[in-house]
Amino acid sequence: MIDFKSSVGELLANAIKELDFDEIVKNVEVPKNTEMGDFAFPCFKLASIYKKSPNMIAKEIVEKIEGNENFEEIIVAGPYINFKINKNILSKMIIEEVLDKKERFGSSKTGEGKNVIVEYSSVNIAKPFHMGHIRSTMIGYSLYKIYKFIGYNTTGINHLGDYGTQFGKLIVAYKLWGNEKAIELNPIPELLKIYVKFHEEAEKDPELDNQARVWFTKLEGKDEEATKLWTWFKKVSLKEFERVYEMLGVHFDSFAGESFYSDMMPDLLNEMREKNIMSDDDGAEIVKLEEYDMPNALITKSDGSSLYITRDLTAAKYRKNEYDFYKNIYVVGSQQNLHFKQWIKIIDLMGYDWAYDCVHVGFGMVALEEGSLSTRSGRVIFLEDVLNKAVEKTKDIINEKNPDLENKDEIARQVGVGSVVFQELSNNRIKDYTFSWEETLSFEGETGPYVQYSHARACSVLRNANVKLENIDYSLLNDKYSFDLIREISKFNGVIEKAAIKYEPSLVTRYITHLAQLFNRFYHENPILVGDMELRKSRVALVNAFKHVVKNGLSLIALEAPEKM
RNA sequence: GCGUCUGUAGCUCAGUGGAUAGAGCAAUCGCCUCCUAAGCGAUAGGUCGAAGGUUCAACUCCUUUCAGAUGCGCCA
Repeated sequence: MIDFKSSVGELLANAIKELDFDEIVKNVEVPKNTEMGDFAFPCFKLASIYKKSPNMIAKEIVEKIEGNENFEEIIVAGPYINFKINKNILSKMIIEEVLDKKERFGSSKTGEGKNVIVEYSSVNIAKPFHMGHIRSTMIGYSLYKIYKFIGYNTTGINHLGDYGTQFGKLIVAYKLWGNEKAIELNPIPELLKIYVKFHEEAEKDPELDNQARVWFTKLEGKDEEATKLWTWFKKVSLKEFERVYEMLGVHFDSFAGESFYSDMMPDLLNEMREKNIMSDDDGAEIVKLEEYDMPNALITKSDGSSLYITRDLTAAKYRKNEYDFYKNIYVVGSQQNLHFKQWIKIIDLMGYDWAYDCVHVGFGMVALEEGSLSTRSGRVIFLEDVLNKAVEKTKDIINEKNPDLENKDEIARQVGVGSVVFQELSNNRIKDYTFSWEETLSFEGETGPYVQYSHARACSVLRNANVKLENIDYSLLNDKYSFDLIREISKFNGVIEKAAIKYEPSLVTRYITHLAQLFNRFYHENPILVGDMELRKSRVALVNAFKHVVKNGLSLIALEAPEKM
């Protein structure tokens, strides 16, 4: 494997005595326009050293560069020195590597021997799985796959919202108005219905809230009836969620939710007291954080009961002991920025050096055109409805364009669900966005179906190719369209590593979109199944390489790659 | 009030301190006797929210400011 960037650095280091290799490589950049070259070295910084114009310096350096076979051209363009890669060397190296590694192309051993935890989805029991939940679910699952692909030992955790006073409310509501059969039949809507009714009635009769507290206390005390109901609510809810997870193709290694940690919380609180980081405040306990430019954190209420923040502290410590993580990643909305900053600081104050291995990966909000999502105001869109609608529309398109396609239902699922997931992972996660049916159900341009279609097209060509891929003449791929595609393929691993470092699956999404664009241009400009068998072989090899890369990329954002559509 | 994030083409968004700020959608005009037209090409569309500053060079860094989102002790 040749590292062309280092090669540029070496050539320059020999010609420039004033800068060392590392400094030179740091300044080597990739021109925006590939016409200009594959690498560029700007000479502005040398101007003050040499007391000459950057243009002059560039010219003089180029004269001193000896050149090697890795570059077919090294040219001066004003203050820049541009390097053009030897196309034959790169083409041979990359295509052979892809065809050899196939589904492992792009993977690496970066994370070998290191454990990473990703917490994502974390839905609430007995509440609807709505459009807002897709963000954590898919960003998290994609990061899970990305980290795995580059060699980390990765654990995916669904930190279920399965504990707290709301279950006391639910038990009271069920005992008053619940209908077992209706709930078995249609769990989430029925549970939601009695939960909403509870809130309405509790406004008139505050005694209900007291009862709810009593029942939650019973649940904490392992009361038989309370536990039985709670277990049942959890079971029927999970069954519903499983259906959505299956559609999305999302996997978890653990469903340890809030209840899992409840027994460990008292020990943690005692540890905090012993370490003297908590102070009393009107009967409540707080950790003062003013000196770290944060508001104080409330840890226990004045009635002694614990709060949300304790579960995160407890879970983090448990996970460190259990998994000895290198990184502990939380995919949770940006509204909770302060919350994470606070508890991570508290872990630090407790003296644990792994505090900052806990990473909050935030993301923007999903809103509707009518306003922010709100179950109470009826501004909810169920994720399952969105997925089903996308699948239906895909089926219509298939019936129109490719009515003889086998396995239509499964492919409609892969493409329909894929379009929703792809859109979700297209933009930088930090951005808020407004859900729109029109955009979600659009299958043209930068969309999941577009990328999947490109893959299916490549597969179709390969089915008809009828050549053996051996003794390939890579010099036949020197045209602009072929080589643009090859160069892009060579960047795959770098994109994945960067996506992992920045916790940003959208980098992969955008990469495969661009890759598909380059493929479609290549496909349009270059007939592949030509009579000239040497030319045909080389182009088929490239199509084959593209197919593997785009499939691997789709897999990293949890999309399938149907061979026909 | 204090904090964090966002602001780039009509819309949705990319953009490592460096060369002419890029895609998709929408609009207009082309391309299926040819490997899947869920495709490809062309045209048009920009004071990078605003004002200062740092720098040889700023959409990118700093300050101020405007707009929107979000958060700031007994919810999760």
